[in-house]
Amino acid sequence: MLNFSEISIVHIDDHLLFAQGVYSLIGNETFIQNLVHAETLSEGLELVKKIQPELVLLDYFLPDSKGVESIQKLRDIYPDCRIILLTMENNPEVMEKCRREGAIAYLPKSISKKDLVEALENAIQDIPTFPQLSPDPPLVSESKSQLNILSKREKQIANLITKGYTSAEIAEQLFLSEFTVNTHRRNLIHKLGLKNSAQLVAFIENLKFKES
Amino acid sequence: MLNFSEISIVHIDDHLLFAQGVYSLIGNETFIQNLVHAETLSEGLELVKKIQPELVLLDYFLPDSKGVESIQKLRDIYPDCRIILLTMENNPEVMEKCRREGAIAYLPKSISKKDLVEALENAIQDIPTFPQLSPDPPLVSESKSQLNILSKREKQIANLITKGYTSAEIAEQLFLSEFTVNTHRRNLIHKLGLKNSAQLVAFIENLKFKES
DNA sequence: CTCACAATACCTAAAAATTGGTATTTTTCA
DNA sequence: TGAAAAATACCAATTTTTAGGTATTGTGAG
Repeated sequence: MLNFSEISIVHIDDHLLFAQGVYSLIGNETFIQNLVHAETLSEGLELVKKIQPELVLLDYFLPDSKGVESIQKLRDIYPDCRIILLTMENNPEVMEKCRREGAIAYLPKSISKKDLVEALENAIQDIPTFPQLSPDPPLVSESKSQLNILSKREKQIANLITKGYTSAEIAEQLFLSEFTVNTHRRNLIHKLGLKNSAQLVAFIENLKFKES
Repeated sequence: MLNFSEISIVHIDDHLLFAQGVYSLIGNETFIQNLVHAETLSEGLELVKKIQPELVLLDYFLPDSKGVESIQKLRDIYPDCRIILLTMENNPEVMEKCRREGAIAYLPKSISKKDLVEALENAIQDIPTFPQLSPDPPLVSESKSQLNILSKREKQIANLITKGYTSAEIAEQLFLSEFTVNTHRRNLIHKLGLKNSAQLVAFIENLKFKES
């Protein structure tokens, strides 16, 4: 059995039900003294400043902050806390980025209670947890003939644009420079003979239906 | 207080932690007799066949099945169960699709415990729950009702945005001030719960397809 | 009649997209 | 092994969109 004093945890996640679920699952663990929840990063930052928790559980996308920025901001105000990502993004590149920013663990929300508790216990002892992830399947299948003039990367970026991500957000997700994403964006519009991103989205959406 | 006999629920979701969270949140509700969990659709189908539950809680994306296919397969083996989507996809188009396939509710995972229990209670009484849509939805032409929250002018401008016109161009065509067009653009995005014009275009294009 | 909503318009600041370049590295394949 | 294509990255200037407001006028339903 492990022997460490009781700890405090701040959980920052805008998915209320998930947060409540986490709370009722691990809230009773003996080593946890205090588990508080915040919906936004700014809310979370205040809690962290006040409580100075040993652990922070952090969702990757938050309404007021995204991705590694959240890690940096947490580090800025309280460098001693161990940051555990707890997120839907099962992207190895994203995970790698988080590791570089100093997170101590990166856990998919599909984790079991047992593994979660284990990762928490490890984190307290400064043992990192970075599982092997299988990357997401490509969002655009190769069969969409009209898209075949586009490269793989271009298709990927076209889809993210369609979902409403900005170039900066896409760059972050794909671990690219924003310049690169904008170059791809330009090439996409040009290759398809379109005028702007609105037409690009309309074009892609139409293809999805025609071939479904 | 509602008065219905105790019910069985099958929850199909590959996010274990979330499932466990749901279980510990609502497992003690008096009206729930039995709450069992499956990680995959095929596993879930067997449970449904065996248990014949009143409710099925269903994640939209599963390792062995995705989206509306899961709904269809559930219907195939046990048409009487009420299917409640419980998913990260807070996408109006996806929700619409699920409603058409006969789901009785579509709940984001960010839902609170209170709202979840409410939706479950409603579902048992065959009252659907589709957030951000009209409370008692007509069974015909729902897609129109989604556009009906928009005013005439807003629809008109939404269509022009979809065609790739800029605000300035739209203003010129409609003899409006560019300020006005931008105000409409803002209201459109806000009314439909979207993030930006790219999502607006995707939304409108989807609706067009559904009506054809 | 009045109250809510639609439609219009204005302002500013900031963020994002677009345009028009260039240029290096990496990958693919003939 | 070369050449082509793809992917990456950078710079600067401009346009467009987004976000925070406010405010006036018209219009239809209760």
